[in-house]
Amino acid sequence: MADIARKAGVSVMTVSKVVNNKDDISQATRERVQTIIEKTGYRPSHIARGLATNRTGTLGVVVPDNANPFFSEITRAAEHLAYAEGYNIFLCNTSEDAERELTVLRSLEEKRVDGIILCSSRLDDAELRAALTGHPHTVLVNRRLDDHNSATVMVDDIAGGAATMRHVLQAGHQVIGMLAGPEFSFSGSQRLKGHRTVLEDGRYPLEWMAHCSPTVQGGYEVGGRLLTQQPNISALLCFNDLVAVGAILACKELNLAVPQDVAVAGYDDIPLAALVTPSLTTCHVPLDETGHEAMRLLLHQIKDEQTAGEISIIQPQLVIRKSAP
Amino acid sequence: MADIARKAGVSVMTVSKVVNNKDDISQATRERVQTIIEKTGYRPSHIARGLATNRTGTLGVVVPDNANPFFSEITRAAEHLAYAEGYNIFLCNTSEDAERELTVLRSLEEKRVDGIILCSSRLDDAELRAALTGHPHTVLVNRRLDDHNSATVMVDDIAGGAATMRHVLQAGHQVIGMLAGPEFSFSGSQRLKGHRTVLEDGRYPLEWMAHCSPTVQGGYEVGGRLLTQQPNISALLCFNDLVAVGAILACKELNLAVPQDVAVAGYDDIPLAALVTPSLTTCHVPLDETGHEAMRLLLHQIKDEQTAGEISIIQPQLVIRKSAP
DNA sequence: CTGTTAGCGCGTTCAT
DNA sequence: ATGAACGCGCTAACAG
Repeated sequence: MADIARKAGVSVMTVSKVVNNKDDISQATRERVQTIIEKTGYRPSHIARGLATNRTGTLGVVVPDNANPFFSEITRAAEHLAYAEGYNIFLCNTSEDAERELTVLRSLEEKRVDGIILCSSRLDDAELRAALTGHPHTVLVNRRLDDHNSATVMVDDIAGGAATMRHVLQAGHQVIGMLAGPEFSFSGSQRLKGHRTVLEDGRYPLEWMAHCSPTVQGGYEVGGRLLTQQPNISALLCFNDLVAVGAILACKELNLAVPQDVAVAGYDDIPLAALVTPSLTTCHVPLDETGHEAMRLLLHQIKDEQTAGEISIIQPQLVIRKSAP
Repeated sequence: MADIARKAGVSVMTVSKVVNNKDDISQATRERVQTIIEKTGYRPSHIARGLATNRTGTLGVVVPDNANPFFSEITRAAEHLAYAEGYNIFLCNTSEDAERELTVLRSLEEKRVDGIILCSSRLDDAELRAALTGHPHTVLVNRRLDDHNSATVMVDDIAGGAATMRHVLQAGHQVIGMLAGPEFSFSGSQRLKGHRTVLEDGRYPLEWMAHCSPTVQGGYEVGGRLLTQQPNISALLCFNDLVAVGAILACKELNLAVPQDVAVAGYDDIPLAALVTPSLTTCHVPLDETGHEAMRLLLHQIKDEQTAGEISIIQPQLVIRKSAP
């Protein structure tokens, strides 16, 4: 910047004002300085600026796994909005590892990001609270933390779970199995709760329910076992679409036709869902909207210094395809 | 840091040395300072450090679309390695837009990243060259730029294209259609070139080839048209797996059984490929290895100040499944 | 082993 | 409309 100043015959201050579009600069010098800047290929150092202003123009997005379509969609939407507002984002994977989650949160703190979006934190309340102090602005996605000033975006999985259960009940199914995903999953428990709300007696037979890892493999293994043990199951509600795909594979192996013998429903509506055979009836989670909303809340929080713990609920929507008509 | 120094009764310099694990500090003071640091929750400012050292500990990863599994896999592998080495990464989407690509490259420059990985750049040679000056270290993925000191990682799509063509020829197919993807795609042209190398006369009838957008929709529409116009096509080589899925849908609609009437091969081996029906014969591109290799080259370049334009070729591998046995 | 001096590149404040 | 002085939090290079 000193270079520019010298070449333009002005002070660094003047250059700074030109770069930042301050209005107390004469048109003449402004243009002269601009020209030199472009000719030189000068790039103002946002890092020096950050030191001076205490704002870095960077945000952190922390997800379990950015290659999981669930999070990559969210990340994309968030990055898109951030870009429009002139922010850059640090992308951090936790790999479902609490230790690593703590580490990246700390490193983002050291990088002095202006705020973070944290998806599906695996930390317990105390750890999370501790890891978040030091971060001026935070948005939590798919995770509640009471008495904390971070904003929150939640997918209404109770409503989604209710919708899938209602659908299979209306189709006349009586014995409805559930592949409920990981035992510790918050989303999983919400979806189960949703299933229950539409049952007459508010409960379901536990022997029709089984936990499984949230993968094709998990759905295949546990689904096969469940269908063998409870042969009169005629509909299967799955934790997510991958589990549903696994369950369908298991059905094929057991010579059960989907949906004639067993109807299968997924959850999330990842791109894959429409493309498998039979195409998946599933609950569409608007990830795009989720990511956009999270970033919107974060920017709003940064701009207005508003620290109210806003909370935004995203509504999923049942999509009826061929696996459970 | 001044706080810490005061509380510990030492100079800021001593604190700095403790933080940076310098070895000319007595065990006693080191521990005393450490204790205070932990009690205080002090976080060294990497941004101030960056100003002083001219190194930020941050890298940029620029991709067309981080929600595309192709790039999200690469990004994950790159981030994984970067994390292990203590770097944070800025993730930037270009949305296939040259303007935006230029913008993010500039903003990364302003953020003073230590290096960047740029995937599938849409810029022409001159633009790219210009956008890269100012970046101390760069790695290009799936893009050549001659006479430039950036490292390069390329997938050997000629070999991959040859492998798929060889496979269907050996299966006895005579009339082999090609859904070649976007006309301007570098990868696409390489794959076509690969197909050609294993043909006897080194060429293929143009009427069996059609360009299409690299999506399910593209494969479905153009695939349907091609099969209608050239009914004796018995095998279809597709630009990527999504196109292949679209082509399979088109076959179903035309009452052509896959693979009995028409064999279909994809490319990339995205997670979807094994899960559709019939499962896709495709060419596996080791994205994980690609991303890892790109980051390895970048870190190596940073560490050794080595500016040789290293180039690393990743070999894809044919995976035979049911769509083209 | 520890502290002092100087400066990284910029923005804020207040004069001119 | 322009500029000088100062400080942001840290480290490199020495000095003690």
